[in-house]
Amino acid sequence: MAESGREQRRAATVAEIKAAARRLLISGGTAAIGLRAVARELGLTPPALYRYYPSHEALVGALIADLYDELTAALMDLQNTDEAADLGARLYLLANGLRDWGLANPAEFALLFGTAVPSPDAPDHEETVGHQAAMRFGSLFKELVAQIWHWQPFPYPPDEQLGVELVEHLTQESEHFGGMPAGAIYLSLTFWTRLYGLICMEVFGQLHWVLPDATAYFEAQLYEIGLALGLDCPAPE
Amino acid sequence: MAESGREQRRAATVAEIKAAARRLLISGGTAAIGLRAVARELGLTPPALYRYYPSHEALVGALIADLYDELTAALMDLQNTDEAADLGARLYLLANGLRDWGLANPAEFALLFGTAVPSPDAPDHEETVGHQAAMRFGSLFKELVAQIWHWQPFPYPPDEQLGVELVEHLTQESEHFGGMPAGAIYLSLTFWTRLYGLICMEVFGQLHWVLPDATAYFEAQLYEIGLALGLDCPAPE
DNA sequence: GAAGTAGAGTGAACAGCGTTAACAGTTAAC
DNA sequence: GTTAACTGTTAACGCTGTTCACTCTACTTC
Repeated sequence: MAESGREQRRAATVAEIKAAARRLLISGGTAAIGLRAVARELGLTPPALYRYYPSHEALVGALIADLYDELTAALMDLQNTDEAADLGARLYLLANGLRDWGLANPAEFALLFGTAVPSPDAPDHEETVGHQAAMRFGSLFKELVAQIWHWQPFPYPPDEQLGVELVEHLTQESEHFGGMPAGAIYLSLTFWTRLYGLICMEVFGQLHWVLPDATAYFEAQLYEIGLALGLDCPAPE
Repeated sequence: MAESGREQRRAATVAEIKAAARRLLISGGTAAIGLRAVARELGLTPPALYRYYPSHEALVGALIADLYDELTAALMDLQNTDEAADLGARLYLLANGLRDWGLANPAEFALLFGTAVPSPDAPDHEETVGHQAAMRFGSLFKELVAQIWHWQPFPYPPDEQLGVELVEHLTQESEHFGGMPAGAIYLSLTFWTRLYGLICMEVFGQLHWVLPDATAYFEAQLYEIGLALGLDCPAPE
């Protein structure tokens, strides 16, 4: 119900707009997603797009949210295909899946993760659809790590080694990590930090100067950072 | 000689242009470095800038090269102030110096290291002044690591652990690392990868959602990745 | 020292951009 | 069947990077 002919048509147009925007993104990079260019792609005049988005920024924001959701769904699917896979294997699936998605869709990856702008000029940034989608994406990792912890707790550094300040910060995040202790959160954060940095550098070509193909390096690193979480699945041959 | 009044005046104007561009960068981010905005800042008309740079892109490129050189010089100074510091301590100075520079100059840092665009559309990218300055910056790290290796060789993973493919890639870079073996280059690359990723994430605010102040986390991580290179300087209290 | 020339800057203009306003045609609702 | 909402258009504004033709100044050369 409520799917009257007009609403249906509108939803289709919105989808076409985002599809055109994505096409432009892929072929010409982030800067190519022009409002006029999108309109041209659909055979419309530029002002027509304002019936669907209040600004160019909102249009790009909607595309960002869509891409986050697509990535999140793809990673969830990947984990659920191997029902038999244990939680550790799922983390490797997630890590490899994120990398593969980034390498397969570098333009989209750059839009999502390239220079998230430390602009404090937008105080309502938290309410952006893109930001919310990013949070949903981040939860994927946090929840899986928490599950791994409760399934097979891994050894973690004692509080004294981390220092009081860091322990205090990490403990505040404990509720988001299923009540894990500071040291375990520290290891999880290390995992995410290393994985994220590694993938960004590879996708953005900042590893080319030393490694034309970073696949082997990535696998070695992934194995290494998985060890810290008590995982020992895919040894590099 | 050859520093006639006209050339002197020209050099001064070039400096003013880049200073104005940097001012705009700081106050309004990368997108604020407009050609017209720079001209406005100097009290000139836009076409006048074309006497100094062939395009807006070239102007920004010159600024990028300048910033790389400034950063490189700052890090070299930092290392040379403590003449007594051993090579290991210098690496920590370099790492902390890079982080401090990024936190103190986030806009400049974003211009240099934010989304280096995996665009294969510019085949002559290698000849850019910015690219050359980036290489000089990269040499800082490579040379220091090679010095550390020859000063105090650290244990490194055997070739069998890395896999033949990765060893082959790393060995090709051996000449740039003072003849270090593959495993030692691997550890050095790991150091750089983790350091770079960590600083980028902190400066770009991608750690805020879990750590409002990442100082303690950075110090713990730096200590950790220094251990792999046989360094054991600044234990976190 | 006068003539010639290269450099530095201006004003007008072009194509492209995001955006707004006023206006038409179609489609759903009461 | 009349109204109202929705979708689209045309025209225009101010902004951007860039080019062209022009002027004026300062240095070079004879």
